[in-house]
Amino acid sequence: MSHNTAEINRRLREAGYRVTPQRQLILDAVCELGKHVVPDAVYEVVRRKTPSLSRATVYRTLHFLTEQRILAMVQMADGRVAYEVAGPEPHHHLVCRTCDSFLELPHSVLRTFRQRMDSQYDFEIDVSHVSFFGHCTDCRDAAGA
Amino acid sequence: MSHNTAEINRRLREAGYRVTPQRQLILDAVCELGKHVVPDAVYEVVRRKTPSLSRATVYRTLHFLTEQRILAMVQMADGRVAYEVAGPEPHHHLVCRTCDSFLELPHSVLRTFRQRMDSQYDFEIDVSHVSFFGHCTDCRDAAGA
DNA sequence: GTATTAGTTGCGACAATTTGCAATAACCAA
DNA sequence: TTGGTTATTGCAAATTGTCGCAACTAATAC
Repeated sequence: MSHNTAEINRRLREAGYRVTPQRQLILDAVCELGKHVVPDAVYEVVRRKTPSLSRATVYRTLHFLTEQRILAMVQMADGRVAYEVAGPEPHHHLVCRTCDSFLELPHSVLRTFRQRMDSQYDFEIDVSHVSFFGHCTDCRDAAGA
Repeated sequence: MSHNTAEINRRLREAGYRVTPQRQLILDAVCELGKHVVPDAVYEVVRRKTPSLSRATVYRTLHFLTEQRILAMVQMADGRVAYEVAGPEPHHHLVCRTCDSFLELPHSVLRTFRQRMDSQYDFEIDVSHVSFFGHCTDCRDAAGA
């Protein structure tokens, strides 16, 4: 997933935040690393270019970019979190606990469920991202054999 | 939530695992502490009886008992995990990101969703426990005001 | 270009959780 | 009851993530 740098920078500045080299490096790194990028992997990449960039900044920036909806947070099977560039429409994941593979779900599959929670429980589920854990075809077959 | 010690011990031994005093203490502690028990709280309780019992054992045992479906893992809003004794029927949670409150959902609300994932994606979602994050009535009202 | 100022960063300390490994002890068989 | 096997524990060190604070610097105005 790529990103439109100019557009993002404008958005940040408009909201009163700053565009710093660290933020750009970190966003580029997530982009380059693809989907389900863990903080440490980002740190390793940005460190090569800017060894002084600290781990704390990586964590803070990933949180920050997630709040700004530029990144999306993804829960992995082991409970850790990863990040990916947020597309225009949120999507969700079926995460296999055995092989750690991801299946993408379109947002539409959650729509009715979400509406039901809203009307029945008056609770508004975050649309940004949801992970479901379980077992994929291959691992079910393997276990059943 | 209480638990049937004899039955659990039999199950563990049958599966080739051992019933140790540490495991029993930790399970008792989770029971006694109720719902959404964090590792540190368990540690504090078991420590009183057995000061030599280490933190590592608490973490390992909580994982272990979860794998054995004796406990269920519950995700909290801040990303940390808690545990509770697994009932005969799983239940799920709506977790408010603002006030950290929990709403319990009966398993039935996930049933159709689960079946759909199974038939459409050939993916079997874990029934044990699912947390959805979002915002409860009160916090929505507060934010909207 | 220069100064202002408030958002950001880096550092170091800390808290939370995991892991390797040697010692221990639960279970089973005899 | 005793002995052997091996799952489990405790310790200490390594990982992973968070926090407070002083120094820095991006953005803006002059």
